[in-house]
Amino acid sequence: MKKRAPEKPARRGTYRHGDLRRALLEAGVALAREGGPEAIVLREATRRAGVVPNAAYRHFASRDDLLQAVRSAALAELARAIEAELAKTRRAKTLEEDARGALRAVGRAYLRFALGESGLFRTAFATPEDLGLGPNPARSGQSGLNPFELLGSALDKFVSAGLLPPERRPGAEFLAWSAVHGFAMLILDGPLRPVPRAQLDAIGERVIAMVEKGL
Amino acid sequence: MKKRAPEKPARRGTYRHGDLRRALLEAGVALAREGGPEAIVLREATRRAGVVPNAAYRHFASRDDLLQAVRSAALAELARAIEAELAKTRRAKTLEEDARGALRAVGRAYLRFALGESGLFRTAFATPEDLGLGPNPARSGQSGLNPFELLGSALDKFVSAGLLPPERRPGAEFLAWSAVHGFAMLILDGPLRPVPRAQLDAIGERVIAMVEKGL
DNA sequence: GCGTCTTGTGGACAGTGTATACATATTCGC
DNA sequence: GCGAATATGTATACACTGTCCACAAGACGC
Repeated sequence: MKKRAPEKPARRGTYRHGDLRRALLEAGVALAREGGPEAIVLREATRRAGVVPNAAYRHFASRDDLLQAVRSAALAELARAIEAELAKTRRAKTLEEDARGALRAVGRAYLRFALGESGLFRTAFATPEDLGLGPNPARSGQSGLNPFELLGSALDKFVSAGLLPPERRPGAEFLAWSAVHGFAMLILDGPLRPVPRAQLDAIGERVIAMVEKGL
Repeated sequence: MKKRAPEKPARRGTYRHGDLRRALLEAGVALAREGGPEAIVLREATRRAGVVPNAAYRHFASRDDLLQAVRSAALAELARAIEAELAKTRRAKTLEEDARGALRAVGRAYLRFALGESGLFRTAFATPEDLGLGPNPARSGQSGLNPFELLGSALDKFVSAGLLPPERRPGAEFLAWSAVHGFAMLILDGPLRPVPRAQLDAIGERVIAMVEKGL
């Protein structure tokens, strides 16, 4: 027994965790879901993973690094929610109907996610500390699997249906995205808070309609 | 009741500060201007005011309380920026010209403030801890001195000019506000970051145009 | 088998928000 | 006027955070 280290610390089974990185990431996502970006605190994540605080630094360079990983996961979940909504609205007779249906589906899913998973949503758009470093998680990712591109293909249908002049297509994502995103943010950040939920949904529909008409 | 003469600021012997609340508030605003809401740390504010950390608790119930005060100040500054821009665009021949000019002035001032004073802007819309408590700083304030009402009066002109059906006037602030606010947020939070500034301005104009057309 | 690399541990430090107890300047009741 | 009450700032302390460093325990290549 060369062990001079007193094993008084309750050894929690396996020294090696197996996949600590994933465990920390999942803990971070759970925290974000419950309380937004500021709720994701490194020590709590390690606590939930049953590991000592510093162990996190073997997998993430800093708290902000973990934050960014959670951010990407949150964006992916948003994209999945949008895709699911799109999948439910496939049948359409005319090109125009198809295009309008797709855009409205994206908008509705976006707003529903923002309100229903506000913690994750706010995390997905948390201001990063390291500005402009690495690929932008909101716009990268495999094709069709991020909110930006999903919105883009809906707008492509608008062009195909003759509802949007091709010369106005570039940058159109930003217009549509701005309107819906801003609406969500105004709700979450307070300015629209005293407005009751039912009325909120109605205004949301009008926001989407504004986009359709004003693009 | 003798007014304290502020001839010697930060003098060691001056036990009474004079107007510590204002000093803390100003320090908080300065911090927010430099680094956004998360940069406003209570201890640093007291340090700048030349006072011990706990002194802040005689004037603010918590860090979040100070945060909310700074938030109100930031919103007031935004309102002032909008008013200044409006004052520069008073001459218009037709009602329509006047209405469009006002709306565009509000939008432009809003976006310029968001980009130029990003720290204050982000602070103005920081998610509050205490949800739905007290009057909403973004919508209260003396008449005409908050962004919400300034935008509202611009929209009233739209109705007067016959550009917006009266039945669609209620809630129209939310549509316009959402679009411009969302655009600002997408820039500040990263998703639009790789886009160069000049192109950003162009898209901003298109966002405002979308609002005009789609309301 | 052994040496090396990876991953988790233990302990420490500075910095934060905040509570409690204390001290002093200002104000107020008489 | 003057003493007490109150308002305001100080001193000390605590729990909590992110992060650094040295070290140990398992895994792995040879």
